Amino acid sequence: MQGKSSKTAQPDKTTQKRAEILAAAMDAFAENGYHATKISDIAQRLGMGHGTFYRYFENKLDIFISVIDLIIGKVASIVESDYPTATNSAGEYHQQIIRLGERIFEVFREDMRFGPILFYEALGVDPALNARMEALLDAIAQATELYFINGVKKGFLRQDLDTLILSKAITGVLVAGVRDVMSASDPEAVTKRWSRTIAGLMISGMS
Amino acid sequence: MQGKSSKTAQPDKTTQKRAEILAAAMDAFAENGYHATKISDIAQRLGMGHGTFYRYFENKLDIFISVIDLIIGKVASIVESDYPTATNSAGEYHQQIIRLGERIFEVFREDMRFGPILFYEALGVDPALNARMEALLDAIAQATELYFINGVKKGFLRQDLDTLILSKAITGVLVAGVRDVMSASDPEAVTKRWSRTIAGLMISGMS
Amino acid sequence: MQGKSSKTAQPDKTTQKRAEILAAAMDAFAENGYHATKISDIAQRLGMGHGTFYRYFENKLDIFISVIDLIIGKVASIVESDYPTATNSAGEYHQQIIRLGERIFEVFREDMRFGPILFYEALGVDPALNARMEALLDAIAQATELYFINGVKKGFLRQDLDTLILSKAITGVLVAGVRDVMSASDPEAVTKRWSRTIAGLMISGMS
Amino acid sequence: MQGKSSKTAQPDKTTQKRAEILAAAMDAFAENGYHATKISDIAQRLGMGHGTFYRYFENKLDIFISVIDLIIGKVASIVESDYPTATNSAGEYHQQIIRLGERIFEVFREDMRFGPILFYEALGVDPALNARMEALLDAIAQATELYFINGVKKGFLRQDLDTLILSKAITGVLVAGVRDVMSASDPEAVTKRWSRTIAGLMISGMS
DNA sequence: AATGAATGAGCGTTCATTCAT
DNA sequence: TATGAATGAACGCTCATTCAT
Repeated sequence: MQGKSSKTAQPDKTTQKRAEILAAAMDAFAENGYHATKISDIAQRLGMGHGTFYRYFENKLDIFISVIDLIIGKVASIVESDYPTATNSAGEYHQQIIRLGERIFEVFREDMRFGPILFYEALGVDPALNARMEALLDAIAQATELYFINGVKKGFLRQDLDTLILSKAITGVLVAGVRDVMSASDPEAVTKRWSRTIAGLMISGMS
Repeated sequence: MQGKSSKTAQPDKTTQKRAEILAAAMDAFAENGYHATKISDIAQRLGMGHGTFYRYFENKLDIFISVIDLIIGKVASIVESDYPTATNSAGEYHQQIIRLGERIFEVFREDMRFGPILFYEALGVDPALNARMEALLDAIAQATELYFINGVKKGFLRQDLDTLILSKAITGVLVAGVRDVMSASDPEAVTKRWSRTIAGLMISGMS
Repeated sequence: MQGKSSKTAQPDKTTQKRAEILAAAMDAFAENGYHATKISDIAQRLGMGHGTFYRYFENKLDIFISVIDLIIGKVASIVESDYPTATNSAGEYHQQIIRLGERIFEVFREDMRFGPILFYEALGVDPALNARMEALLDAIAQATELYFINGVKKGFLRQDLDTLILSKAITGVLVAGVRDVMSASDPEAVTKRWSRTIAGLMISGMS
Repeated sequence: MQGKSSKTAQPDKTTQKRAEILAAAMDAFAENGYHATKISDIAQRLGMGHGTFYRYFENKLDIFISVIDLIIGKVASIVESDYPTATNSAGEYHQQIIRLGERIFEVFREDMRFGPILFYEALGVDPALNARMEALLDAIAQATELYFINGVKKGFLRQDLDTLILSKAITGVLVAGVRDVMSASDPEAVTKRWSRTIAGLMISGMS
């Protein structure tokens, strides 16, 4: 039904090869970092000539940005897909917030390369990438702030909350949590502890 | 008196020169990052030959580690110097915690190079440095935990607090705060907002 | 009738395709020079795959030589087709010489790619090509010398003429003229001035 | 008397090394051409590391331009140093012109690398170099034209001379002569023949 | 016959490090 | 002790050429 109609090689093939290279690059970057990874390393992982790399990516920075964007995209899609819906009880409200955090944790637990790349390798490589990282954190913070603004309106939260700062603070907590979970020997259990702690902190502080 | 005593050299002179080079290196690393900074750049800032560099530091990584250690040391000294003293009232107790945070903020505001170097350039350069960063965060977290353990004992804080996770979470908040303040146009005002927000969050959560 | 006669293929088709590729290559070489022209550039101008190129030409140097040969051939055919015929008057004789020059000018004016390729790109690519260029200039010179030898015999020209050197000198004038005309804003007018100047120089020198 | 006063290495040393490298580069370019010459080839000729090259020249094109400029400079200095002085007889006048030509011949005979580099390798490498070559030829032509203008004024030459075109034509003759002499087995004798032929052509044409 | 994906030789350039002075 | 000239390992990237389809 599809046939070999297209004149230029099937775009599927190209797309798939790009994906393969991207995957190999992620492995390499996660293991050795941006600067210590050579294009030929990536090629070697796939058993292909290193010249082939340049048929699919502009240059080394290009593929690194692609890797970062892929990771950021995954996280961002979680964040963006989870808008604060109307809730009637404080309990329901808190659950929403907790679920958002847990989903973000999940993304990083699902692919253990994400953490190292995003938290160790992405920074200091290129100003544009630094900006992209900031943008991601801002996006998470903004999404979180929506919940807080909503909560203040509904009366679930204190009226004098500095929602902007608070959202950034919570984002910082999330980042710390993800990093901690990544390096834990029993990630699942640690994730639970973080969830509970975050919930407790947000709901009633430490008192 | 001066004569040929040069064999042992004046350790002061050596120490001072090291400090000068370190300072120049900090400027360079803060401005351009680790990989984009050349040894000759550092030497040039001091008007000295770049061969001289190697009389005071082993190699490039050596001085970068020294820079990082210097920064980490400043932060750590703040943290370590501020043991939780006996307090009798919850108010006094909270003030202690807030003051710790403010002092850390101060370190980064006093020297604007610390932030960029620590948060953007220090990572992804060398595994040993990554570990050192983790260690710093751990140290801050551990110090903070002391407060929490103390608070739990004294009865100021909830008995079911997961002090370990909580301390890491608060450390994450601190990091987020420092980063935010560093990039703010009015750092002083923003610092205030962070202080209040952190205090509020810790004392009574968001409710 | 068509059937499986493909083994011998239509030589016409092959010849025509070769010509097309050659034309595209000339454009490319004239615009960007030999080293800056990629095989894929040539293919792209024809909308064909660059692998196809190798079905019609051995390699990059092969087609460049073909281009040069084509140009040289055009010039040489002019030169060779114009043998010094018997002339009875000095006037007729001079006209012959002038006409030869004008025809050569014409070849380069007709196809503006010839000049840049022959005078800027052909040299320094390959020893064999350098030799071919020399051969062309020699051929022109030799043809010209025939006129001079003829003129000496007939008594139109000085008996002590060094016809070999003179023919090379006149060839040099021609080359200079072609280059000058190529870059002139009003080629036609400039051509006229060259014709007159060459004629004057040859007939009576500068006195 | 000079001492080792200068802080940075003697500029003499640097200048000399630059000259050495330039000389080696000239050899290499003359033998193999621009594109076939590798930086490491040049370094190897001097028994030095190829990294050293970059302490003295920006890059490959830089040194090639330097080589070309050196050659052009030699030729240009000949041309510029030889202004048409006041002459009273036509004989004296013609001698001046002939001497100019002979001096140019001499430059290329003195250093046999000049010809191949200037006439074969300099073109088609870089637009800027093409322009420089044109400029050189223009300079020679302009200098020559001064003689002609002077000759016309003094009445030695025809009043209707197209001095501009004529100067370019004579420059073309010179170039052809230099090329011919370069490849001759007995350059000295051939040079003589060219001198006489050029003189004859200019004085009385071929008649 | 036509294609274009794959290849890898090849080269320019950088810069941390050494060491003779 | 200070210097900076010299070094060469290292790597990103290009593109002519091949060949399976």
